[in-house]
Parts: sequence; structure tokens; C-alpha cells
Amino acid sequence: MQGITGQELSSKKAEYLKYIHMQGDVVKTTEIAACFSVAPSTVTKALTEIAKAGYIEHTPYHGVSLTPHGAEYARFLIRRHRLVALILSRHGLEPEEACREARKIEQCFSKDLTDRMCTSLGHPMMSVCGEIEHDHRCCGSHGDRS
Amino acid sequence: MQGITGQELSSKKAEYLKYIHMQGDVVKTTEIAACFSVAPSTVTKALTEIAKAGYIEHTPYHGVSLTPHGAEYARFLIRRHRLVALILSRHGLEPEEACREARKIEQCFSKDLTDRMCTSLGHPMMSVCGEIEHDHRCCGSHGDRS
DNA sequence: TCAAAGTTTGGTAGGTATCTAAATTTTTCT
DNA sequence: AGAAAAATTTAGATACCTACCAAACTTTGA
Repeated sequence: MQGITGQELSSKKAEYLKYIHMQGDVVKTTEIAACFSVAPSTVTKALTEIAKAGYIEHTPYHGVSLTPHGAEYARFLIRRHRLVALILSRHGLEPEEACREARKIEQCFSKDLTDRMCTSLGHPMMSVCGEIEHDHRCCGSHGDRS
Repeated sequence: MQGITGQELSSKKAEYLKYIHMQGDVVKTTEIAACFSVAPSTVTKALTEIAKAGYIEHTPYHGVSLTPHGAEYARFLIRRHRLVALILSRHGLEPEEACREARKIEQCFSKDLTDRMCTSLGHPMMSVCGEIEHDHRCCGSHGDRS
């Protein structure tokens, strides 16, 4: 919970987790494979590891769903993505480009760095690719750091 | 020359190249190994590959030196590093932190993205960790794109 | 129930980085 | 010069990451 560094998952796995979060409920392996254009077995392997790390519940042949921890982590990943995209858009990139480039670089940004940039930007509500959710203790936005 | 993408070298190799550039002349394997706290053999292997890619001249048992191409590439790497650090410093990080964090994320920034951010920042002369050199055609700063 | 669809297992492959130990070359010192 | 010491390279391993395929397996739905 409080121990997020932002590098727990490889970038591909993080992408899978974000995708699962955005799909909501139970997600099938094949669906993910199709979306990312990789073989289903590649996804299964990644999913198994993500499950082992505690972010998802994997019921073979039925799909995966987020654990509470996974949901929290996914929210962080999405917030980070949107913050990075926002910063890029403020440096001359068109919205779509900003979102695309953000996907390439976001995995390098630690939780701490993300939170500090968030603060520095004044906890913006909107990015170029969606709303930015600022939950409770996300980055001191609501002063409950005690 | 014109084909820099920014991802030609892995981040470790890029660090070595920057180091070699900053040391000037001929650099010894052991010196690099000590600086990065890795075994000399690790450096030798990396150096061999960097040399194969044409960025350095490696004379076994005597050290390495930059080729003209390597020098140009190193200048890009350093400019990119300083631009990224500058941006981070403008988002609430102290100079030293900005430099340290920049080292972690800079390898993700393409040449194109770097140039655009450079333009957007108005081709700044100074960053938090040194001057930023804007050579001839670096990013359209001197209008000689033809 | 049985075939098609979907999923997992196990093996292969390429990339990065690292280390230890042994062999080689260079340097230093007597 | 010659030998010991230091520096460097090579070889052989390990360890991760990503990705893929073929074959075996499970589920689903007609």
C-alpha cells in the first residue's frame, strides 16, 4: 500500500494491469493477447507472474480480476501515465503524441517523482487522455500525511 | 549523424559513453569499472560492444577513446540529460535530485522528443547540472533545417 | 457429446547486465 | 633484463526481461 515504488512490474506487465483495470470485471487472456498483439501464451505467462505478485486473481480458463491491491496499483499507473502525458503536452506535443510518448517513458517515473510532479502541477484534474484521480493520500493533495 | 534515435545504446552503455566523453582523452577500463562499481570484465564486454557500434576506438589493454561519431552522440546524450534534469527541476525537484532522477529516465526520451522539449523550453543555456550545448542543427534552434 | 475455441505448459530464443576465475598483457621494480 | 605485480581481457555462468511457437489440455456451445 504505502510501499509503491512504481517499478514493481515491468512495463509490459504494467500495461496489462492497466488494461485489466480499464476493462473492469473479469478479463480473458485472449482478449489481452489480441489487444496487445502477442500470443496468448505470452499473456498467460505474464498473468501468472502478476498474480504471484498479488495484483490479480487468476482463475485458469476463466480469466483474471484485480485484487484490491492490484486496483490501487492500477490507479497509480493510470494517474502516472496521465501526469506524464500532461507534462509532455505542456512541452509542445499534441495530445495524442503526448499520450503515446508517455507510454514509452512513464515506467521510469517512481511513485515519489510522480507525486512531486503532481504537487508541482497543482494536482490537475484533467490530462490530455483522461481525468486524473487524486485519491486520499496520493500525494499530499489533501494534507493527510500524518 | 542525422539518424540518431536516442535508443542506439542501452542506458548503461550510454552512461559509459558519457563518462568517456567527460573524461576527454583515453579512458581506462578500470577507471570506468571503479566509477560505476562493477567488475572490470563487465566494462570490457560493454566497451567491446560500444566499439563494434562505432562510438569508440578500443585498443586492448590501453583504453578507449571516442570516435567523431561517438563524440557527437555523447554530446546528444549529455544535452538530453541536462534538458530532462531541467524539466524535473521545474517540477519541484532540487537540482541534485533532478540530476539523479534524470539519469533514471532520460534513456526513454527519443532524439525527436528531446529536440521538441528543447524548442519548447526556448533552447535554454543552463540546466541544473551544467551548460546545455546547442550545436548547429540540434533542434532547429538556428534554422538550418534545409 | 464432441468439435471448436480458448488456455496452459514446456521449450526456444534474443536482449541486458553481472560475476568469478583463468589467461594474457603491460607496468613496475629490483 | 627478468620477475613479480597490476591491469585487462577472455571464457563460462548466472540471472532477469521480453516474446514466440507447438503440443497438450480444458471449457464451451451447438
